[in-house]
Amino acid sequence: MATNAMFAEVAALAGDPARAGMLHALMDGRALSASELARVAGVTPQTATGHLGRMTTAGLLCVEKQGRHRYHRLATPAVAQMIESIMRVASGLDTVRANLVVGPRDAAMRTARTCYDHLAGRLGVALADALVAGGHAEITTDGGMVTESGIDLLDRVGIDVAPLLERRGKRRVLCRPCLDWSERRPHIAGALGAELCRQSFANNWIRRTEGSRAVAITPKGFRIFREAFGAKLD
Amino acid sequence: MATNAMFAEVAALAGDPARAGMLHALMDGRALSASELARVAGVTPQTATGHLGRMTTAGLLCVEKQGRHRYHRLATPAVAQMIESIMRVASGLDTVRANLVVGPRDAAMRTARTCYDHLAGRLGVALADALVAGGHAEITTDGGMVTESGIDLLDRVGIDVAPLLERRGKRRVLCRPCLDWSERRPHIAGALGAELCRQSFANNWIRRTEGSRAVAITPKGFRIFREAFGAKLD
DNA sequence: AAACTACTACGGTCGCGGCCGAACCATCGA
DNA sequence: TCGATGGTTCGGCCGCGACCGTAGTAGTTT
Repeated sequence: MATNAMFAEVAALAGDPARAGMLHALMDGRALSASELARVAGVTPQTATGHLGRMTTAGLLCVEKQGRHRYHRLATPAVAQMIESIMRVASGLDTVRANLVVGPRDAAMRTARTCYDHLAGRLGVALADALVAGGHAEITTDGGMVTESGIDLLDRVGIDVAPLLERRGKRRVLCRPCLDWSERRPHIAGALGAELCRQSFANNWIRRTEGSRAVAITPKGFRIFREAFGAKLD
Repeated sequence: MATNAMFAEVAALAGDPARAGMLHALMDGRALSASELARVAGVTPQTATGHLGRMTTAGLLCVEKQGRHRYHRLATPAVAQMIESIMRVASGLDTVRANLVVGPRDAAMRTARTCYDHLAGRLGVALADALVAGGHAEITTDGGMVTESGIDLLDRVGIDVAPLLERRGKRRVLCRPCLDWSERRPHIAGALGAELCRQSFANNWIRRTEGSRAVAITPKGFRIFREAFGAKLD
């Protein structure tokens, strides 16, 4: 069974502290340079290069050259999901629910940040809560879906769900729960989560903060999230 | 960020070939003894003990003493999902789709087996295909759901979906796609998958084969799967 | 052209951890 | 009480791999 060796290989790659740090840093879906990743991992660039090379050949990462920079990012959404699932087990949610203060200590990060291709942090959780509370979506541990009223709501704020539905070939299953790191609560990932994030950037509801996964909510976004979505933002 | 260390710890545990073999063996959801696990991992009992102890304290496994035997099994469904997601990345489905002959070489295993708490192998895939083809269910990479006609169908064969719906508090999202190892195709896991498996055992549609994850399809089950579900079994 | 930066390749050190042999504990059957 | 079996603990061996220093290669700037 050759797959067993491959399995161990992949898991072992994620099992080194330095590489784990890099993978975490890449969870916002952006591509980072080798030296940035070296810094977050706390190793020298030459060590980082070795790690990045191994993860790339294993199919965890992919690179794009741009001038004298080489940007690395997660190769596929499957990799991001794998990291999520490992985080879920590592957080020990199902066993000892320790009330530790964990997650990004940066306040901005706690408020709102990107998680691979969707929104996380208090904003992500608040949006998920609001959609569920308003009957616009339903979320279980296995998956989630958008209701008719949810489709209407998204349509009103300028997010057309139809192309997502088309592309999926099916009808209404659009979202995937993703356990938030700091809040320990599920938020909305999947096709809907990605589109929601994309549109939020496009409509200037949120803005990237330089050099961080954290995002800032603009006044306009604040209003939209609160009034249209009914999200409880403090 | 203490969680980074925990993440690496968990991933590293899964990243050792011997432990990976044990985890795979436990994917059928049953509890196995230490010596059985030592055998599948290809190590001596004392080495296995060390591995099992580490995985248990890390929350990956849990043990139940029974006389002089100590049975080990996956601690939570989250662990099983983590293993699945790692397998998915390791199989490299998204990158190089190598046409290797992989998976359990045992013919019985290929035909039908349990995967943590649901059905896998050709039977699992065939059932998933049949449900989708008949318009009884819809499956995407993010999740799946049962349609009204699917609920009717399940009801006819004696599987009451209502309690699952109740327990979930929501309406129709019941199944989770799980990539099959040998077939490289999604099949039905999640709440529905577990219940389907449970009922198949209860109704004697399938039977465990001694000392293996493989299950045998009974004549009665053969008829039910073919006629009621419309599954294409050879 | 040289100077500078981002990144990579190579060689050597060193410590962690997987592995087994041997001895030790616990449970079951007489 | 005594062996037999399943399981664990201890101690020591050994190899893999993470790490960095040094040196080398592309690309950018002046």
